Amino acid sequence: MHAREEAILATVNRLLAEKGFDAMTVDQVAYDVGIAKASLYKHFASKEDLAAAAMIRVLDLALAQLEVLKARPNAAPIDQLKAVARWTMEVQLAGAMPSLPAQNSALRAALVGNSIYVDRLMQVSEQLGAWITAGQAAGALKAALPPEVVLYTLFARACDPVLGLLKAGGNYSDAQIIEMLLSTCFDGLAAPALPAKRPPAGARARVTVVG
Amino acid sequence: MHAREEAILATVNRLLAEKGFDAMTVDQVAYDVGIAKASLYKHFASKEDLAAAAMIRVLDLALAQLEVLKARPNAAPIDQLKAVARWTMEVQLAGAMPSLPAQNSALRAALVGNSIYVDRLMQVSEQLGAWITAGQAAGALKAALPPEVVLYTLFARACDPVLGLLKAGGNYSDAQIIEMLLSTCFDGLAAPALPAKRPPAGARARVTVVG
DNA sequence: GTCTATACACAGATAGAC
DNA sequence: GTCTATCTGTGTATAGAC
Repeated sequence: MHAREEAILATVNRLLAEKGFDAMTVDQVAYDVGIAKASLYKHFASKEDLAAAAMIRVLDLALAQLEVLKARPNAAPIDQLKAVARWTMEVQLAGAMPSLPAQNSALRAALVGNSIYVDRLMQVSEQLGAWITAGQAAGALKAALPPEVVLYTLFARACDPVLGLLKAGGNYSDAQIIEMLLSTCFDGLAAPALPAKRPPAGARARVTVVG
Repeated sequence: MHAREEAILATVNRLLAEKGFDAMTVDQVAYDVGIAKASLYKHFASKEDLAAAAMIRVLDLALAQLEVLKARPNAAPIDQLKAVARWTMEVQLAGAMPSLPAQNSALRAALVGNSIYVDRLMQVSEQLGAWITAGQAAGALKAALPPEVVLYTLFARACDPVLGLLKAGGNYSDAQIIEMLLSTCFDGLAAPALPAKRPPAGARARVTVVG
């Protein structure tokens, strides 16, 4: 049954985001979904398969989002990348973004051996890579950074623990958190170099990001 | 025996960095150290205690590094922060930086209940916080970012998975990786706004970061 | 396909001799 | 303090009835 599997994957997604692969138990997945553990294994052959299917589902959602963005006629490449980063942060704040598999996790081996997962990941990477090189050619992204560095950075920001820390602190709205992290990701922590010795009076107000 | 405990913590540190808390087993710690598991439990009461001691050790190393940096007479606050970030990246590339505990890990509860850990973390945070606010006052760091956002970002970059991804790719030296990630952290992915319509010819060459 | 019940393996922790 | 051997809980996975 397809709807059942969708419900399972949504639960897996949430638990992966909350606790990570190793700390997530199949028992809890079954309990949260409301079915018996044995029934889970009729749908997915192993815990690794379960997690891989959830990761693939996220990548499919991302690919759908990329199609939406590609339909924007006059968007600059850097704005497409910012829109993607914004979307991944929204997903993470919604508690639906599984963390990247740790360097040496049992999950990693299963994922690299999963051709569907690898294929989806390549599709996402290729679209982002196209925007990255276009953005560099347009002078909007630092041309000195290898595109793969930009790509990895965007993937990593999708799972940035800073979002969770700020949300747990409770001092900012989701929208404020996203604006601040987009700012640090694309513009950095440092203040921009002053173009003249005496900046205009409005220069400082313009960099205010939170409402 | 103090030297023995130091050897244990170094091993725990490495395994925490490689696999994370959940995937690290006490059996492997004992095997790597070369002692029996029961002997480990004579030194540390639990797996959580073991990990907490390793995290405290890293914080102590960081505090020592902060003392070194504070001895520099004419360093600007932002340069102190960059030096700290550089040090944490070097530690991570050396395989000795444990990952931040996942949002809902069993480790997190143990850490927040460990007064020594909390105390050390506060000490580090206070020194970094002083440099952050000073850097903002000096106009070197974006004043629009709340200091805690800068602080969390620096902590997160100490465990940034981008370092591991780039190192695994094998295309860059450790020094190149660090320079690039320092650049993305402090200056962002975007190219700086052009101060004039026609930048000088040397402007592009100046942003080349890797050798 | 869903369930209850169970097999199997392994990890955290301890007992007790030396 | 270190060891071997063991207890105990828990987590993945499966058997077999319905």
